[in-house]
Amino acid sequence: MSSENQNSRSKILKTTCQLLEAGDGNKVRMSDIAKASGISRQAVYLHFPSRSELLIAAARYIDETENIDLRLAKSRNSERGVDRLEAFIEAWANYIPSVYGVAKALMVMKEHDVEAKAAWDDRMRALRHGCQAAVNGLAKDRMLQSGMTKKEAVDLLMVVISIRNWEELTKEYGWSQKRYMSFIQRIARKAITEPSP
Amino acid sequence: MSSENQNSRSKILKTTCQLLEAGDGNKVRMSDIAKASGISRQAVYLHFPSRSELLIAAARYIDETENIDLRLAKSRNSERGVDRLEAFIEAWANYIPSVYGVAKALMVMKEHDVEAKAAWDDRMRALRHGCQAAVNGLAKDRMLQSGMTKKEAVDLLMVVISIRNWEELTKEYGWSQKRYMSFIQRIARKAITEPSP
DNA sequence: ATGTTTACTTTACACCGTGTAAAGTTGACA
DNA sequence: TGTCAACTTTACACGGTGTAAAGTAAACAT
Repeated sequence: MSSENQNSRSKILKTTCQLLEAGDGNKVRMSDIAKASGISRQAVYLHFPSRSELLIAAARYIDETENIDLRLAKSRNSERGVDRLEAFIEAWANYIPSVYGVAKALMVMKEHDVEAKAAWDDRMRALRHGCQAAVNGLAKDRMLQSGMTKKEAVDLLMVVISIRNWEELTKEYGWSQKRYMSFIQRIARKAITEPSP
Repeated sequence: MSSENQNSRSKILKTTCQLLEAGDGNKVRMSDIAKASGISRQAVYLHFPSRSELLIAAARYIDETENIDLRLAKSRNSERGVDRLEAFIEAWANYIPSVYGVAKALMVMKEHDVEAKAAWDDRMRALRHGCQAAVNGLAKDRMLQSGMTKKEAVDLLMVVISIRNWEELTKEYGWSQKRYMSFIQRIARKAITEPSP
């Protein structure tokens, strides 16, 4: 039933992502999304009750199409904790550019909107699981930096690989994705692992 | 002339800072500021043409009362580049808590408001000068990490000591200022300096 | 063929916060 | 007594989100 519904819904999600990705001016309003989707503004509200819920759905939509879960799962194959950390960061860093548009919109919105804040926190919790796993891998190898708790290592890793930092380095300071990746991997390693002999 | 004017003006600035500092809910409107200042909302507009200009003035006001210039100048006394980096970060890190409220409001606002964005960029340019000086000090001692340009080092330092990261570690993850300081100093050192023999 | 349902459109409006406009009040100072 | 400055009060425009409700057009069922 309602394949038309499905089509409209995913059309909205798709154009939302496109607009946010392109989003030079960053200001993507409900009316912009409607216009770009070829439907009325009210019709958008038939599919998504609010702007924040639309953004959340868009984030989920990207997760599915980009298959982030698979990517992160793959990063868990390395034997050594240090390699695993590197692979984890690589997977995450490659994922950032594809969510950036939507993530940015959510980041801005979470400052005012409770729902957006909750959605953001939820996604950060998921990322934290990945960081926790990476840190556990390091601890197993006794490669966690001495005098550092696991919690501290996870917190630091979260901060180092944050989207904000990616944004600043690439968007603000013009770093290439490649350069970003190698420097962040190195910093993360130096920040939380014990230098090997 | 107009000492009354001056009094009202600084009263507004003061309460603005207070509200933003306290700012649990973060939403500090012009009417909130007016009410807390004991004047009408319109009177606020007699002193500041817009919300963004008020925030900018508030930031300047804090700079003056906290004497940030002096603090940063002091950090330039160390002889060794590495010590100087450490002192610079210490001065900056101690400054963050006192501007955080206003800075946060500006950060949020800059996403929508051109003026706020310009003001923010201006402040970041000032901070960058400090970073540049610290990096120059390292380069002089040949302590800059091998294979790293000065620009890269400055960019990384900017990111590592960013207010966003401070916010995440202290506000989100509950780190104490002391712990923040020591970890960030260490990460900055490891990120951009050559490990000494 | 008729009615019902579904996916929309169109029009209109309430709400919130920013910012503008203008007329009125109050006190100081000359 | 007049005028200037700092303010108050009231009112309103604007942009963006979200609600409400009546209308339309095609699909489907009986």
